[in-house]
Amino acid sequence: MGRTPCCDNKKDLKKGPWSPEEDELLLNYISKNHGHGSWRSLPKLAGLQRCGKSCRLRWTNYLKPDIKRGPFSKDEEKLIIQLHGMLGNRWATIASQLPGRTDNEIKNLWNTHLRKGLVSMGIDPQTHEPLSSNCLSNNASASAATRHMAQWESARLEAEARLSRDSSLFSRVPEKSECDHFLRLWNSEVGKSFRKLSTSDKFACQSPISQASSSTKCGSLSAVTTEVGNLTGSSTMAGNQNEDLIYRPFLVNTEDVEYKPFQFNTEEVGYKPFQSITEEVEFKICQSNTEDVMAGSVSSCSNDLEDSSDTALQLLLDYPTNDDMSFLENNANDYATTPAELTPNSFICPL
DNA sequence: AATGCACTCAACCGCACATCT
DNA sequence: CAGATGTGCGGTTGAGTGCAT
Repeated sequence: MGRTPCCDNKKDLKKGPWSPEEDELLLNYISKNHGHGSWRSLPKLAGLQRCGKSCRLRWTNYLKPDIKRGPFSKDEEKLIIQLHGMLGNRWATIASQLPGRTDNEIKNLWNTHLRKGLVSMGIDPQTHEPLSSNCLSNNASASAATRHMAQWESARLEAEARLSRDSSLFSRVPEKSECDHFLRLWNSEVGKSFRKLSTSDKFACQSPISQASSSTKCGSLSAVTTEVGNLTGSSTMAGNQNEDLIYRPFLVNTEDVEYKPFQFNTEEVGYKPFQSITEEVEFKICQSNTEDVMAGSVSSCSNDLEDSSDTALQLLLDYPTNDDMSFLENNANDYATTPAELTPNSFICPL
């Protein structure tokens, strides 16, 4: 469609850095009017020689009272890397998970610090895969979105595995309060973004799973995970020819889920266990519907599901057990961990 | 002290999507 | 329904700053 930029033909508008006076004018206007209203008309009403776009940017990136200034903490940096691994350059979505931080700030941090850090570790900052890896070239055709999706699914599945391990080892009953983190994440911008990705991504449409489950209302996840563990490794999802593979990440109407805590041999829990686990996983999924995902009340889910979600979040947000993020300390040379140990799987799946 | 270079980050630009008319 | 308008997003730029030579 296209449209003319809001301030192209207004040559008298000021550009460049904002003066304290301009900041004050903008702040005063917004506080007096309990909001910015229409950005286009704001400059005139506020007495600013700026275009509305410039005002909005100044407000959202600098003047908004809830903006957290100052350097990023280690935890924030870790979270950004993890989220970038799953979401790619969706700065706004990433920013939504870091209260007080703006997308611009995060983007700058990424471009100036984090990306270089990953490169110095031999990790491709776009794919989060080792730069020199053979599988990288094999997977060259796989979209970043596919990899991100695979990481999500991998994390979720490993969370389930961990849940199962934990429950069988410790019979731990989770606190209610710690159950819904993943659901919150899922219902947040991150999950929303991912759902968009999973429904729009070509891979998702072409995958045997989605084809199968789009034509079948009910399916079993028992085979779901078989290849997922390899997704970030040497195989691609699109290349999976396993007819039994049913891959429909997250496309579950929780109200219709009958979730049985799966049981498996805990000795098999490790890095490989998905093939083993999944043979014993049983849950029945009816009426997969992307838009309905997690839309149902959380309370309708069993505790097991919630616990799984909690664990998934932990896996998503936990760092490798060695927690070796020394490049954040500005010295990549001190980095002892080899790139191979720092594949996305190890980032999100510290089993 | 002067110069050059690298780095940071605020701001701009163009595009895409949502909403309005 | 089509076009206009508003807004958000991601990529890029360039002024300011600090450090090395």
